[in-house]
Amino acid sequence: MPPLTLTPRALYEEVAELLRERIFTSQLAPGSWIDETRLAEEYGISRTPLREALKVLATEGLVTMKMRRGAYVTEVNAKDQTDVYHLLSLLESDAAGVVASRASDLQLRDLQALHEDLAAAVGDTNAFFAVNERFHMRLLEIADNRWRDQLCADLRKVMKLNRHNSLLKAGRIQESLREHQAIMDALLARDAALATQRMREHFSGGLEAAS
Amino acid sequence: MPPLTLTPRALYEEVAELLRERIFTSQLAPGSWIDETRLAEEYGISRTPLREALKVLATEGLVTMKMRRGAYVTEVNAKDQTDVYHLLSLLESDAAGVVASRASDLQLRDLQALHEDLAAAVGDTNAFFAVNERFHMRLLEIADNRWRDQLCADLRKVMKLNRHNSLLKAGRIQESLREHQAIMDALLARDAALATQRMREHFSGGLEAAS
DNA sequence: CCCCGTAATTATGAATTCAAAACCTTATTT
DNA sequence: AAATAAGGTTTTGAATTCATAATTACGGGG
Repeated sequence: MPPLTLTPRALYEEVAELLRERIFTSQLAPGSWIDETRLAEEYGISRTPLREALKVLATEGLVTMKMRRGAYVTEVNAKDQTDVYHLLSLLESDAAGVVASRASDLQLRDLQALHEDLAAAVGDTNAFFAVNERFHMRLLEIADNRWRDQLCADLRKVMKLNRHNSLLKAGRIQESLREHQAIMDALLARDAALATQRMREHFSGGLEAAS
Repeated sequence: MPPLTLTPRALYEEVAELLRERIFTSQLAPGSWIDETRLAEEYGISRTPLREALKVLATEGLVTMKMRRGAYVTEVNAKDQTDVYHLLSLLESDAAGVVASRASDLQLRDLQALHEDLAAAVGDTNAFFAVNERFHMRLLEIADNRWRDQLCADLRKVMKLNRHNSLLKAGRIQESLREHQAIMDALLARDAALATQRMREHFSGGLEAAS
């Protein structure tokens, strides 16, 4: 069984993902110029798919194209940060309401299981972060609006541009878990307005912690 | 004064705009395959910038890339339509609330002027549509969240994929105007909750008319 | 007559090449 | 010495070329 390339995704998407990773880890720092030639060489590809990937990232907002002078990692200032956060809060809170109204019992049990994983992960910060993200993703999935999923995914990517303004501060783990519990309670009670409200509070807690 | 190209935008953006126009006017119909070679030839450009434009459109959701078989105009079904509409409603209603809370008096007067233009355009359906769009855009501008602006712009593009599910039905002009009046009243009263509420009603009216 | 396998054609994806704009270095002039 | 103009270099943007996957057309066999 030799190479087995199989091309799971298009090359330009693969490259876009690699670039996102570099941006999120600040290997490509906000405001810095992106050297197409160097990166293409480093990845062992031509500039063509790399440039396609950059255009995708530009549409997502991670990268800013300047006419005739190439691509730069987007700089998000404090206002951008809160603006994006506000939108995430709005979209995900609404999603929580939808889930409370329309999720099947099975789906709610699924979320509950994830929530229990979350509770079990207190103590391991990294694991908590990961499960937390999975919980939010799953909630969005259940809300069943692929357009919102995409929007939230993109917004979360932008939030990651500022490494130090993570959506979830290390010091807030206990509090965050309590908020999640409150959200789960509202979901299980199938109280849409309350679920929306509590998700909004969850986000607003995160914002205060970030400032 | 000969050519004066001056390159106002990048070529790939120019092409993306042309393609959007074709998609919105159904010259490129939903579900249909996009012939790169033919279009590039028609526009007198190479496939390279055209393919970049297609990738941008794919990120916006207007076209769908299928591995090794090219680009297709996205088909939006009825659920997509209502899903996207729901998000627009959510985002713009929130924007209305923000405007009610935070707009300057000057900005509100600006909106008021646009609203009066709208009232004057009753009778000329096309003009009404155009001014209506300007009103919504201006409101978003004033809400001052460039990320939301971008999101709403993209969502409106997707709405336009279905020519017959326009955001504003011809038969609803009178009703739409009344709803706008109600929104303006709430804005001028600086009642954020009411403005949000009325914008939501405005959208929900549009949805009923579309179904 | 239909089905399948193989060759020819076509279209995609990516590399390479090319033109021109922006940048940098250097030298000349004031 | 500072400013600026000229020339060379780098880098972007776009066209062209090339390899390969997919589709179609064709022909043989069941």
